[in-house]
Amino acid sequence: MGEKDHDSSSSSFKEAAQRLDHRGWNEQQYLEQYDVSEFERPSVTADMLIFTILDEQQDNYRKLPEKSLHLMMVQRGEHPYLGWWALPGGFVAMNESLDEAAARELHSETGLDGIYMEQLYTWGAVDRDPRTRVISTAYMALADSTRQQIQAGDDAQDARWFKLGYRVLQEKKVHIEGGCRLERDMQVELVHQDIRLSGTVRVTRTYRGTLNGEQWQVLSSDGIAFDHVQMIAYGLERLRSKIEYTDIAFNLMPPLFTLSALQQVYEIVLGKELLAPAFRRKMAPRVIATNEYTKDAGHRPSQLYRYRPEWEV
Amino acid sequence: MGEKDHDSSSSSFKEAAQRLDHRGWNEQQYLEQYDVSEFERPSVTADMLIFTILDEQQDNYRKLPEKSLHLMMVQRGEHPYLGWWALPGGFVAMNESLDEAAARELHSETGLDGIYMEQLYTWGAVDRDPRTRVISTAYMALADSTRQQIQAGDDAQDARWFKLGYRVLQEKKVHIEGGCRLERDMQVELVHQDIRLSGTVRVTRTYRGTLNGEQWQVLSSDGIAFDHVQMIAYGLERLRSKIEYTDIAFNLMPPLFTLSALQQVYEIVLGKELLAPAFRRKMAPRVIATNEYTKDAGHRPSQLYRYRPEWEV
DNA sequence: CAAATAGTGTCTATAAGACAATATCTC
DNA sequence: GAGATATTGTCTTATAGACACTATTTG
Repeated sequence: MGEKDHDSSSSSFKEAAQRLDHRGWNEQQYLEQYDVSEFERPSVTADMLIFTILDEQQDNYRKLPEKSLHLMMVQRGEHPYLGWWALPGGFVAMNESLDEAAARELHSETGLDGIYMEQLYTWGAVDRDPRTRVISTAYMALADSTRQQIQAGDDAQDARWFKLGYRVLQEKKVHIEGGCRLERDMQVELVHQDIRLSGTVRVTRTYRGTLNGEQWQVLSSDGIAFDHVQMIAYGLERLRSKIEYTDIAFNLMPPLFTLSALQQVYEIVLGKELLAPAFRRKMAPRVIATNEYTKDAGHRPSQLYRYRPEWEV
Repeated sequence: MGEKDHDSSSSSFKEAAQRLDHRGWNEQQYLEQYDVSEFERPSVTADMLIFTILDEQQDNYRKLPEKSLHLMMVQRGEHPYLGWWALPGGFVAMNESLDEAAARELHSETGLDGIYMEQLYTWGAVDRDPRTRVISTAYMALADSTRQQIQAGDDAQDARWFKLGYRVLQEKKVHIEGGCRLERDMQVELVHQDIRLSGTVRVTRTYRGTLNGEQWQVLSSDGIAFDHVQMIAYGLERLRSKIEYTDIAFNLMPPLFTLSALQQVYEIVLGKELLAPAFRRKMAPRVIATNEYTKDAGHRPSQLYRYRPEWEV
């Protein structure tokens, strides 16, 4: 899961360690006098965006169940943001890597292990957290809803699946000297039963000649703790763009699925309808047909497929 | 440059701050007793990959100057890795954001400001740094070589431009229970005059059904400090993939350039030759022709173009 | 049979790859 | 004219979009 170990067993590294610095110390002497408490340090947390696709209840027996994207949120039992909802996450311990901390959070909230996980972004504004300086690395995990543990998480403590919706509120182009600024406001909405959370994020891209960089900021947040709205918005963007050029979507599918269900997942994430023939053509090399079919569907049954991993090709 | 501010001026946030927690405290009371030194904290650094394209000297007056990708490295004057070369970088201060720290490093090493910068990845293995626990966020910046400051950096203190080469050493597929593991070893080589640094990185992708995640590790490092080899390899991968679907390459170009020079840059980054007609067709909507031409070239002069920013379309 | 989804065929438009051919400069 | 790069034209191939049409199940 992206853990980056380091092997420093190079022959000439030992040589570098024997060299003397400007105080005449070799590396060992330097490390012995190194004062860890010399500088004030920030806290570091790992926060987890856990996405899954869940079915909505459906009254018409003929229609396919509508699916939607869900995100795991945890209600805060402590200050700050007491009672508000936050992404599962916590401080990185000194004896665990960043990835291990993220995996730990994932496991403790959902019971899941070994599912798809990737690092998203590290948020480092000075006053992100009222307690103290906190730098947070956001991760994204994708779970397939049929996993046993997923359902279990639902009635555990304060973790809940929220139905996730988003839309672009406005796009604005501001001309500045030597270029322009593009602002896009994006609204995120989270719903679990009668709990409704929302927030707005502004992404500003500054162009001077070429793109210089982008800046994210929280415009408003209702019930979503810290700057987690922008982590969610950022994660959604990553998911949307990666579903177009990777096989990431199959991590949201059970082992056997219909092509219609797969198309639904693409449509939900991309937020637009796709044409079935083109979709099937594009997916053909990525799936393997089985001899099984859905049944009792109220309409023509559908063939079940499984994923053909890239490495099997 | 990706700074993520937070505005918590929501009406119901004030309400949350007045709520009492399990000890009967409101937020203010909680914050007053919050002990910052309760937990041991890691250090955080921001490290900068600064890429540029530089010309090689050329003896044949008729041929175009060969270009190549260069990366800024700094020689370490302190333990650990004394005398080895590292990416420009340093500890994040308590009163600056992560992005500000990265921009500060960029400026102090090259004198550059306001150029393209993006966050790459955060490296969080436990023993990355022999001094203490250090978590490092890597950034990538792109500079166009004609900038005045770039040349200046070259004779400043211990910062140098290294010509950057890379190649895939081997790709291996290992079958494991329930899936497979794909290992790819990549070699990075840095050359400045008679200084030659190199290192090898292994990227392991584990598949169990679908892709679970990828793991990076340093196999060897000769003259490159810490785990900076893998930061470089990661940055190269990001640059290579983003040049295909964004306009990122124009950040490496001067304001006026020929299509051949632009093509050279694409070829260097992608590590393969491109067909000129297809390349020109694809670039046509992204550039604007000027009335200027190159001259004294020893061959047919070439028309100069400038970038047409996305937002102008 | 109606309702609903599953799945196929095909025409068109657009983009990418390959390569030949022509243009224009300097020494 | 030779050598080098610049630039255009065109044929082929692959892919994506649009839409009509056929197939199969259940109440």
